[in-house]
Amino acid sequence: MPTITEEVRRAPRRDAAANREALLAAASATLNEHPDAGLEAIAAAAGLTRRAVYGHFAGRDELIAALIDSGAARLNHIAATVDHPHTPTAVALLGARLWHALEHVRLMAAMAVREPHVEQAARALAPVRERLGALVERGIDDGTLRADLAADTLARLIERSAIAVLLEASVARLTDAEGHRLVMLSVLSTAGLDWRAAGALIAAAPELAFEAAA
Amino acid sequence: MPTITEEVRRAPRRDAAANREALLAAASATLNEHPDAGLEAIAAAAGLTRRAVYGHFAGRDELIAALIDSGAARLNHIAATVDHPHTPTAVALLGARLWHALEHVRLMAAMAVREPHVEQAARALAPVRERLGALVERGIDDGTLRADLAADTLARLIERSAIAVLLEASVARLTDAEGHRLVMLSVLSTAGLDWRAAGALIAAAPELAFEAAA
DNA sequence: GATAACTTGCACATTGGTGTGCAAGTTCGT
DNA sequence: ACGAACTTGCACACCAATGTGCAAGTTATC
Repeated sequence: MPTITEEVRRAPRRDAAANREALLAAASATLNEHPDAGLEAIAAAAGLTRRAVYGHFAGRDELIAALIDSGAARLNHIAATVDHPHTPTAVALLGARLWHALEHVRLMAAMAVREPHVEQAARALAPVRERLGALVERGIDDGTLRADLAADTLARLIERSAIAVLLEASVARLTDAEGHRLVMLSVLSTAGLDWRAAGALIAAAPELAFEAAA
Repeated sequence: MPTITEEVRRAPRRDAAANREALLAAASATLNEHPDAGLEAIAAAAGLTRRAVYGHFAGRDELIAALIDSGAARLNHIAATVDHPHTPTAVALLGARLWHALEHVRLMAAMAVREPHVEQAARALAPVRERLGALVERGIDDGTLRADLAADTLARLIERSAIAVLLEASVARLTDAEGHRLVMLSVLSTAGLDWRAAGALIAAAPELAFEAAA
């Protein structure tokens, strides 16, 4: 008859490995709402006791470190598998794919600013940044992206622009279709396109249609 | 022979009102670097003891509340005094003026996400948001801003875009002139302009020249 | 130069989270 | 059904920060 905190009424135990995953998932969900949530809250959300967390992770920091690594892996995989000969389309596609990983992006964005994890998050996300950097460089070279900014500057701007829209979209409670479109539009705008051109590009490219990324 | 923590060697006391201001200034500077800095650090940066803080503010929260109000006042004043018949120019000008209040923007951006102050920051910044909202609405109506997004959505996007660039610019340690230009370019891009058009607009409008905002 | 205002330097209580130890359960695997 | 693995439920120790109380200093001001 466990009496942890509340919301513990289903099967109290499973396999250990499963519990580790449950902790990571619970941490992701909990920290997305309260970035400073304590271990107590995270453990409870996973259906475990705070004490049990120490059976899987050395402590809070290690839990979050694992979380960052797993989140970054998702985003890095997305960046690695996105490509298109037309650079603006590729960039828009990257933004669109990130929309479908909204939870992860939000978490990474939050952790990348929380003091104990800034450096680790930066290291873990290096692959995405490199991929975007390469894309941007190519786009500037072939004249499909704006030429008035240095490649690395433009890359960071596009990244920030995407994150900003992602965050705003989740605050404004947009539908998936709206968010999907909004991220692409914003990223293309930052990339230098006129708004009509951006809309036309999205309308014309079947890869950018909403269901395409599901 | 005081032995507080360190960096206390100048005149240990002044007027009380002046110390209150010193505390606010120190809090602004300190929290800009470490958003979770303690009262100890803030007081020390102001040349005071933590104990003395309670002579001016009821506690940490009240100090930060005062800080938010004063920062918001600066930004609201900027927004209120910016105007131009050509809407894109007005929006770019707003961005440019914000560049010169970078410290304040950064602080507000940080506090607007820290849990105990989210709501207050939102309330304090309502005037800026209303001003930008009005500008955007006008721009959509007269056809100078993009017409593919709802006015309020576009306004929030432009706001986020400006903040994102402001933060990135201070990370990348840009010069004043570079940051000034970058913010305008980014804001105009989000507003829907082609990058060449944005550059041309900035080059053509004397109000947007770097020294103009000094 | 006296006085009120302000600050210092303790000491102390409080809070909230982290990390450990250990005995007693519960469940998984075989 | 047995043992190993895992979890629970305490009990602590610990830490960093906040907020107070009070006596003793220092400074602006009249």
